[in-house]
Amino acid sequence: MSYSKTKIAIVDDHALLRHGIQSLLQGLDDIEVIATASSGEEAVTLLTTHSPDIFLMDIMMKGMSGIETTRWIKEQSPTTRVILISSEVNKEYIAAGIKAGINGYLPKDSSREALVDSIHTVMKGERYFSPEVTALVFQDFYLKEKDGKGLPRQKTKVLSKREEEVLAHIASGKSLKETADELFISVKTVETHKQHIQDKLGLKNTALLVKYAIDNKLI
Amino acid sequence: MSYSKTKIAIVDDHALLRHGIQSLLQGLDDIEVIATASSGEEAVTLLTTHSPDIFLMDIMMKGMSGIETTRWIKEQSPTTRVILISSEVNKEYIAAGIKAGINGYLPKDSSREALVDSIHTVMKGERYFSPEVTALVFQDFYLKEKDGKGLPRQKTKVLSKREEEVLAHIASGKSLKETADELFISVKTVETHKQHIQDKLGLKNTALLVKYAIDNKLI
DNA sequence: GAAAGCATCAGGAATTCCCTGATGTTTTCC
DNA sequence: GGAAAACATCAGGGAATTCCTGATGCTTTC
Repeated sequence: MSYSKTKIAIVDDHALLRHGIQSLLQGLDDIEVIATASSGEEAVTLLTTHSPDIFLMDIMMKGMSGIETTRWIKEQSPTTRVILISSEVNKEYIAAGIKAGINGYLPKDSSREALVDSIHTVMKGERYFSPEVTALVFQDFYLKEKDGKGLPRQKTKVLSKREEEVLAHIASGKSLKETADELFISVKTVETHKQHIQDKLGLKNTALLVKYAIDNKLI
Repeated sequence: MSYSKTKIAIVDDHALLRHGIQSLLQGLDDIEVIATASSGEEAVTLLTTHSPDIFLMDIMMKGMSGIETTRWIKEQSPTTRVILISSEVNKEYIAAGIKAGINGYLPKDSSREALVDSIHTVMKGERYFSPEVTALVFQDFYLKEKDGKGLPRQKTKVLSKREEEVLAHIASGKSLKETADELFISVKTVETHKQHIQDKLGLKNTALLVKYAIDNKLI
């Protein structure tokens, strides 16, 4: 029987991880890495030039994030599968990912077996989530149902485009004034954005904000 | 001629990267990955149980950092080689690494060739630094020599004990008030310390101060 | 034993922080 | 398709911090 291998594209801004995953997938008879990209922007191009079956993509990337890129991909080609790779199992990322239409979510500390499993699973049209992710989602589901609509719903924790810009400026050491000038808005608006960011992420002050930005590779 | 392969241990808290590097090193006739560890603590154990020739170790790890672990390893066994892997080419990391006695420094976006090259180089007893790292270090050297003794000497960049305490507090997100209370001094004194720190290190504001603290693993 | 650094504190003006509140637009959801 | 939520923009005002200068006593260093 003649069939073609599953075509994989790997997207990550770290070459070593990119090549590492590629190596892990070598020698398998039904999987083939046909392309790699170092950014979301490149990935979008890859979609038309190589039409992979599955994108294995880091969620945290400079420039377009994995989530944004997924939205792009799904808009252009809803049947293309996307598996996001993340270094942390984070409720908000998972939620944003599901909303963007991902087919799988894989922690970075997964085994080769889990990686291959995830590819096989999403190729069958199913979704793949690691046990940790599943546990987290189910626990969250349980908690939400338990206290129902009585308690105030948790606010969104996904930053808007503008908020991310402001965050990047401030965390890079720009003052509010400098940030305002560079973004052509008033200082007051920058203040508000900064406040919203801190509220959304639960960060008490600038120091913690910078720490967050660094931890999440936003600068 | 009978000779043994170079024994490599890989240390990284991300399994995917760990296995990725391992895959990249497979099939080489003079290199063998004999062990992997997911933390600095494990690496120290590995040293006695497996006595590898070279540690390939991520600089950024939860718990013991790559630098700290290197110090440990070099104390126990000075002939064991250590190559640090970092996602960014950072002056302070490199300096701290050299001080700790690393044999090589490899950016995460290196090619497979560079990886293998680094292993061969350090096994010859030489140090391996990527072109970017070399460029950075030489530029720094040049700048230091250029302005000699004619210009006002750069102020000391060594923080006092107290200043480091204050820095750690502030960079961890403590307010001036909180810091003052915990150190049993007035807010004004904390302000002064903070100012001195910024002056010494040439940091314009809190954001840059936090970045410095994180870059230098002071928190 | 003078000079430099260290640790402590103060005054005061500029800036930032943090809260509330507002308006118009866009997105999302049922 | 219309209500609700999120987004982007701005303002007022009190509190906190930043960023200068300057001061005092104590320790370290050459």
